[in-house]
Amino acid sequence: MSLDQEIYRQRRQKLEQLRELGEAPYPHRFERSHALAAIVEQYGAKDAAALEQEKVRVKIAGRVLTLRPHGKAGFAHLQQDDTRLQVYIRQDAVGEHDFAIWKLLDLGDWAGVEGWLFRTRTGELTIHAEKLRLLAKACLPLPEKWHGLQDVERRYRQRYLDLIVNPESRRVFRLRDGVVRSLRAAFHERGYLEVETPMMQPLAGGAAARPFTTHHHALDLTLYLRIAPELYLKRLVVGGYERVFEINRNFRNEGISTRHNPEFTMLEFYEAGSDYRALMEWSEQLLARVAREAAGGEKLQFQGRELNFGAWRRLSLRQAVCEYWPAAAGAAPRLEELADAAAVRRYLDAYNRIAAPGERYSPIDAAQQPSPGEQIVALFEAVAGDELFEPTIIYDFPLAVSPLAKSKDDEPDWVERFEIYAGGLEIANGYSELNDPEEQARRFRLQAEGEAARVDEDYIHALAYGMPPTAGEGIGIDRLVMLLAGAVSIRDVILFPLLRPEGVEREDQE
RNA sequence: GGGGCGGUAGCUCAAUCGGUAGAGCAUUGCCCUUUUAAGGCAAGGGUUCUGGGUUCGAGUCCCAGCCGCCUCACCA
Repeated sequence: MSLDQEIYRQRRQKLEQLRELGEAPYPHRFERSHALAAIVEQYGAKDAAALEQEKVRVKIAGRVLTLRPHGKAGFAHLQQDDTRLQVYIRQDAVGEHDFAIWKLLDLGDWAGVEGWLFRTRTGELTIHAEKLRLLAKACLPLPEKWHGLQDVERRYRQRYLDLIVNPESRRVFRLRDGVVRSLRAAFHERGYLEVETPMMQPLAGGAAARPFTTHHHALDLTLYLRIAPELYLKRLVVGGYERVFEINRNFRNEGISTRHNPEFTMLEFYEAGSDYRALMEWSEQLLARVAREAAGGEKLQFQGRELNFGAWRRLSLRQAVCEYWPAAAGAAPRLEELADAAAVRRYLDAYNRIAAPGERYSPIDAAQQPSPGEQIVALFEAVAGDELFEPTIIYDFPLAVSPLAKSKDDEPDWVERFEIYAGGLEIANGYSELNDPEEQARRFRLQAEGEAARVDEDYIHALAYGMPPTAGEGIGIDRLVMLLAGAVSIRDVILFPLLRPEGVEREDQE
């Protein structure tokens, strides 16, 4: 018998002993007078004399995280949410019956305690117990109290254990709640309507990513999990909701990495009457606000460096290519050269001469990036993307990679689009929305050329009813939380990241 | 999918050149009425991820597989 099984057996046995004491092993309810946090907040500052005089009575519940028995007395720490509070129990105060329950307690059990507040000799706020109940037994042992749970795989697979013993994990998900809360407040204050659009779509549009496929039996219909909510949200703008936002999951059937989880949370929003310039302004304010409200300030530590959401840089995509051009690849391009296809190709070749797989600069396959626009974007991502640590807005993108964005008035091959980078992560993407149905149809057809992709005719149809000038943006919530929480992996900010299941036969062996 | 690294007691980690698999916490028993990584005495606990191979002998070396981490590729 393994130790785990042995402990399980022993602890079930203790439940039997509890029954013999006349106690229900899993009582139905236990009313509390205070949350532990409320006790610390209200009485944490009172000294021993004041507590002695008031003799505050409390009834609380928590998970037993430490046990220090001392013969006919003992101490325990109970944890509830993010708060730990000490309990002092002695046989002459609780009586033999409740003291027998105390002796049956194990680390991890849920206990209910009634008593009064005092301070110990060492000054710690403590509940002097008068009644004790077992509320739920931990039949399996918790990870070690001092080191916590270190094994990253188990932290993800058994997140509940991680949350019990690693306060840092609880901090991250509380911060995540704060981020979403702050964002919602900001959008509602700005007159936005929160909506929910389909996650199961007959056509997966709004981004260029491989979708997950599923099937509806009654309709005998192939459906796709959405890769973006964009085309539905803009239908709502056509419908007359001038400001809409959605915070929800997108699903992309692609590789997994420290920055990519197959399902991730995206905030997308659209406002009529705006253009990309207005959204750049608002985005800077919005992210600074979220940093203040959810992370305690605009200045944060990320990867050992200061990240300041109050200090923004802005440069065009073409400027970024010139500015971050690696010296080893020769003279950096001049801005005006990037208007010339042959020049762009020369710089791409110059770049590839210093690039090597696995190195800082990895090669760019020109065949996969046939147009000058795609080549410039590939160069940008290769030379600048990872370098953009300070919060930076990169604006003006090639039309070739932006089928849903409106062209610039003075440069038809470029669009009014921007991306936001921080900590080396791409966290947002926004643009002035293309609202000419014929131009949109032309771009869809261009995009679908040679591919099996179908065109979302209903979206074109919707635009034909007239969408006012509109700007829209998407912000990756997981990555934003990473920055604000100082997390190095996206899996540290997602409660249950996707892992390969253990001990399950794989379905499609290749 | 490619490359690199890792998987040892319930947890956190050791194990020298290939030579009897250990420690702390946890667990069990006894003592202990202000401790806090409580303490004291004693005890139990191992398919070293899985399967092969080399060897007198494998946690250690070799091969294959599983799972994870990092990285590259993929990724508007």
